[in-house]
Amino acid sequence: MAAGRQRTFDKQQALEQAMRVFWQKGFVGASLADLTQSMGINKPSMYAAFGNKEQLFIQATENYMAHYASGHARFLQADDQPMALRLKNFLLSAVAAQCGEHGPKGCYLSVCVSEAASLDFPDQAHATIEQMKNITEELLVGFFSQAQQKAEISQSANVRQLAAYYVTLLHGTAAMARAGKSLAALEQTIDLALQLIDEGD
Amino acid sequence: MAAGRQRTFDKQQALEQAMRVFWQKGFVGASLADLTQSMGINKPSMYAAFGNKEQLFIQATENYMAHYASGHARFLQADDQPMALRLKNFLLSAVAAQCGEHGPKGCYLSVCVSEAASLDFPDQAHATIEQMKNITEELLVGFFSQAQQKAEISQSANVRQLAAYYVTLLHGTAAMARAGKSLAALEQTIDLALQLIDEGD
DNA sequence: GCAATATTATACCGAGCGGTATAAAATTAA
DNA sequence: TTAATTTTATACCGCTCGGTATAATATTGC
Repeated sequence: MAAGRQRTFDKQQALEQAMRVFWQKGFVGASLADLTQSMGINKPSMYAAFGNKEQLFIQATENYMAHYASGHARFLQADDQPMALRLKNFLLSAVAAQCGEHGPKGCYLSVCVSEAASLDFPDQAHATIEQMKNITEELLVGFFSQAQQKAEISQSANVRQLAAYYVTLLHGTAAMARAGKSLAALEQTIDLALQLIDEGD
Repeated sequence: MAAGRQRTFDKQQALEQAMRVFWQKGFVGASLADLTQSMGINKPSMYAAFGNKEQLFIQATENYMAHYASGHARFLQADDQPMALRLKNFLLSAVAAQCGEHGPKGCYLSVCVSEAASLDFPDQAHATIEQMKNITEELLVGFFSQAQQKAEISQSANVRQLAAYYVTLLHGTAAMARAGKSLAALEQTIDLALQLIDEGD
């Protein structure tokens, strides 16, 4: 076993708290005092465990993707259900999360993408956001392509266009959730948007 | 005429530049150095003309609403055109602006609403954002109500729900525009979203 | 010209920022 | 027990933040 005093905090638990602070306040808005206080540690411990603020942000972002964002995808893969229902459950799961089910209101990635566009954003952090911001659209492209192969949607449908449409909608609901809209209201918006699949070509 | 040295800069022009900085960087991200440099003045001149950073932000926000956001509404009021076309032109005008036609990419209000949710946002600035964030939805409620009276849409349609849907969509396109999506791609998303009106009940 | 007034530019203030030096405390290997 | 090692806590660093005191510069009414 490694010599030396052993750390008295759980690294994963501290990362989770840092993620929540970034989620609420963004990268620039989250000060080291905010972060370390929520993490329950002091600054040297943070620097020893995570490197610096930017590296902490990158790891918090990866933690968000791995433990929060990716959880909704399983609804798309429920092969026993009709395609429209799978899509609906995916969207509703995402919107419920945006309304604060398991974290701050809004979407972590939406907040960061908006902030990362404002230049003077650190390079590696910017690259991390750049890498992750397209994942959901690609996920939906795959979903609609598969549905098209199974003839669940029209052969003439533009799958990328459909994917872009629902990703855009989710960024919209994230903004509305952050602004305080209720989950019930956003679910109605989702229902409306699903008419494109139920009734469209 | 008031005695004393007269100011050597145009107040409206300086406000316009401040608005662009807040648009790009948000309230916390925009430093006084950023602001005064873009405005072409120094700090005491800014404080004499606008009060402080928060008051400058409030006036910049009002300037945005008066000279940028409100410009799209005229497309809704073109009474000689069919309702679907008026809505389409409104949405396309807004999306073109989001793609950087006359300012930074994204929507000034979307950025601020996201930031204002993060607490420790100054009180008066928060109240200003709170007051403005519902204006577009109310505008669209009026638009759809009028269309319903003229029997341009179904009597059973939920007007507020429709308005909320298109506002949500616009917040979504704003996020996508800020993330770098092209105007052409976003126009396709708008076309898709307009099927709700062309084909729906 | 002469006060009075308003704007300009410079230089500065306390506070908070991200980050770190230092030394005490705790743990392991020997 | 001792030496080596790692984490802890405190105190501090240089820098930038929002905001301002001060004094020079214009401009007005008289």
